[in-house]
This record gives sequence, structure tokens and C-alpha cells, in this order.
Amino acid sequence: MTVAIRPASDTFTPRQQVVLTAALDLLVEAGDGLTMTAVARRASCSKETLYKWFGDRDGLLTATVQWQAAKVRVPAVDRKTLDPVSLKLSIQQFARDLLSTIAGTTSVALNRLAITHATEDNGLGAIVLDNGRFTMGKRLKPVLEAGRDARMLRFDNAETAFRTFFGLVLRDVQIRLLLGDKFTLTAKEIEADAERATEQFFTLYGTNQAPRAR
Amino acid sequence: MTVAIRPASDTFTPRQQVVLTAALDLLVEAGDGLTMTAVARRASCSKETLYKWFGDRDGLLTATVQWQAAKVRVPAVDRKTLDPVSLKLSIQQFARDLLSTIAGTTSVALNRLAITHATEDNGLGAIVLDNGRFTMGKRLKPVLEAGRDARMLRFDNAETAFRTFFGLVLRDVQIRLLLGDKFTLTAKEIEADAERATEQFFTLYGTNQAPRAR
DNA sequence: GCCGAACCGTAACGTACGGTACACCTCCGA
DNA sequence: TCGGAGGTGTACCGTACGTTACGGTTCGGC
Repeated sequence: MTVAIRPASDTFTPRQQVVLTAALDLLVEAGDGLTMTAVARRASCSKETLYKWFGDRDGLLTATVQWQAAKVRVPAVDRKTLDPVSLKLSIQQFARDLLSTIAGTTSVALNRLAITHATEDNGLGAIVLDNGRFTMGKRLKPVLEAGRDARMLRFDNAETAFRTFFGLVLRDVQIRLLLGDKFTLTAKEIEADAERATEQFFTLYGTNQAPRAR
Repeated sequence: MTVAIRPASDTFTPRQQVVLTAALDLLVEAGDGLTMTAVARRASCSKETLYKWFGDRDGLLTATVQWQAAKVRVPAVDRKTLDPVSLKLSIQQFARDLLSTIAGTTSVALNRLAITHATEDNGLGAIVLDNGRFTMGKRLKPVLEAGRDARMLRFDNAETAFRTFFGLVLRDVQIRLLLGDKFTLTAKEIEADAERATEQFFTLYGTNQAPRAR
């Protein structure tokens, strides 16, 4: 499932980044209705340049997705200072970041695009999966395992535990947004959801070493 | 969010159902690459007939989605014979059906199509939401409330409880499939997942009246 | 100031496909 | 037998858009 990322994926020239930004904006606005002409106009460049730089429309889309996906940053957690409270706060912060990322218009547009083209052989779906769902898992797993080593969490399989966490945090939010359901999450709601999901996760996987609440 | 369903949405003639079946098959095979010509060829009818019956491409897609969505059946639960074991079995069966439906190729293709067109004003996204996610909620809620009335479940809001259940059952399955991740669920895995999700749901929302396990 | 490379703006080409027009066939009731 | 309604197959049109080609322009190095 790992996808070959362009070696120089983050070495776009400033001018190219302007183009990619324009493409991303148009993607959010018009979805897959994005045309090469529109990108060229928005970025004040010629189509010929687009084709020279990115090969074809697919290449431009792929570059855009990679470029944006690489910007997703998930917080790392310091394993040294591990006490029940900081563990829980780390997980809760992770939940908050995950939820606000997924609920953002950029994520929705990017996932829509990738899903639309998921059956083709350009790896858009795989790229989004790798930089989204799977990267999240890789980032949180060390935290979970640290919690387990410290006897604050109990689970057999970190992957399975993460998947449950993923479900508890996102629930139906992502699919509803992807399907065009117009509902927005305020910062306050995101915070409350993150706290709820974290509580539930500790209820399912916590030990008595960990803070519990209901 | 409620969508006006065609009054006669289930009164398609057999011949029309052949056309809709062909369209659905092509949808699964080719996704949005489905063309009117291909549908006409597959169903051995003329394009002119397609346009007479369904108006335009959008109408055909909408009819196909409605027709298939109406076929989704969610199990009803008999509230009379409510004991801890049957409640849990009902919920577990619901989880199994939900998971196997969502993981099916038809559901994936339909959701892809709806997501692709979610930004347009044809109500594909809304139709799928209504017949999928929201219908599921409406069907399970009475069960949950019956469980609460019988002191076997504890929650403030049935909608919120259902959303958590939804997340526990599906986790990352739907988004991964939509993004083209090639993984399949065997009947055995679906059964195990349904049981796990149900256990976790009871851990979170059950009372001591309900069967608990870990 | 000169040269070449890179880039811009735009026009044009090719194609795919939604949608339409039309000739022909089939069936059925009078 | 006949006529018309409904259906099939096919050719065709218009359009949108990806892609290419080309003339004009900017800019860095000498």
C-alpha cells in the first residue's frame, strides 16, 4: 500500500507552489470541475508551462494532492514525560487535530477528488490513504504503545485499537461531509467531540491506572 | 435533509428495471465512466428511449440510485420480546448487516458516484445519505430506546448513541474502500467485527442489566 | 546591447460524449 | 390487411475540455 512519493516532492519552486496553491483553491471551489485553463488563469501562467511542469492533468492533480498531503502535520508526543494526564491530553489533542482536519474544506475536496478517481491507475486514492488514514495511524501508535507499556492502556493490537479510536472520533462526520451534508463543526463542538471520543477510548482500552470518567 | 422521492419510484416497468440493472452493473464496473451509449448497448435499448424515460443522464443516475437505495433493507426488531440477550443479538445483527452492506461493491460504487456529484444540485448525495446513513439511524433508534426503557442501555440522546455505534462498526472501512484500498471482508470477519462493535457499544452504553464481556 | 532560454497568452485541434433526428422494425387492435 | 404507437439502431450535432502549436515577451548571463 505504500506509494512511491516523488523524491523531490517538497522541492517545488516558489512559482510552482503558486500554481499548486491555485489548483488547490480551485479544487475546493469547483471540485473535479477544475480545468487546466482555469488553473493557468488563476496562477497567471500558460497552459504550456503547466504541461511542461506536470506532464498532464493527472500529474498536476497528483502533485497538488501530494503537496497538500505533505502539509498535514500530526503532533508527536513526548514519551518521556508520560503520566496518565499527559497521555490522555495527548490523545485528546490528536483527536481534535484529526477531526478538525477531516472536517476542513480542503480535506473534503481532496478526498472527493481521490474517491472520484479511485478506480483509475493514477494513485490518487492510495496517496490520500497513505498521507491521511495510514499516516495518522503511524503517528498515534507509538503513543498508544507507550501507554500500554506504562500499564495505562490495554490492547492486543495497536492497529486495531487505532481503528476503533478512528471510528470513535470521526463516526459519521466524514461520510456525511463527503456526501454534501451541510453541517459545520464549531471549535467548541470539535473540542467536545475530541473529549468524548477520548473518554470512550479510555473506557474501552484504559486500565485503572488511567483517568476514568463517565 | 429529507429528499422528495418520486411518488412512483418503485413502479418501474420490468423493462425499465432491466435498464436500471444494466446501469447499476455498469456503475459498479466503470464508476462514473458510465455513458448513455454503454447503458443503451448493455440494456439493448436505444438512447432515445433512455432520454424519453429518464429525461437526461442525471435522471437516469438518480433513478438508479433511488431504485437501488430502496432495496436496502434493515432488520426490524420486535420490541415485545425484549430481554438482554435478544437486545444484544438484534444490535449485533444490525451491525453485521450494516457492515456487509457498506462493504459491498454496490454500496461503494453508489457512494462514489454520489460523492463525485455531491457539489451539484442534483440530490444524489442527499438521496444516498437519506437512504443510507439516516435510514439506518431511524431503524436502530427504536431498538436503542427500547433498550433504554428496559434499563439495559443508558444514554441521553439516541442520535448521539447511534453515531457512536456507527463509528464503532464501520471505523475506517468505508473511507478505505471508497479510496480504493483493496481489502475484502470475509463473512467471518464481518461477524467478528459486528460482535466486537456490539461488545464495545455495550461497554460504553450498557448497564449492569445488560450482558457485559471484555 | 545581445542571445537564448524560459515563460506568457491565445488560438486551434482532436476527441469523447450528451443529446437529437430519423429511418426502420414489430406488435397489436380494428 | 392496415395503421399507428412504441421501440431499436445509427448517424449526426454541439460543446467542453485536454492537449498542442506558435508568436510575442521577459530576464539572466556575457
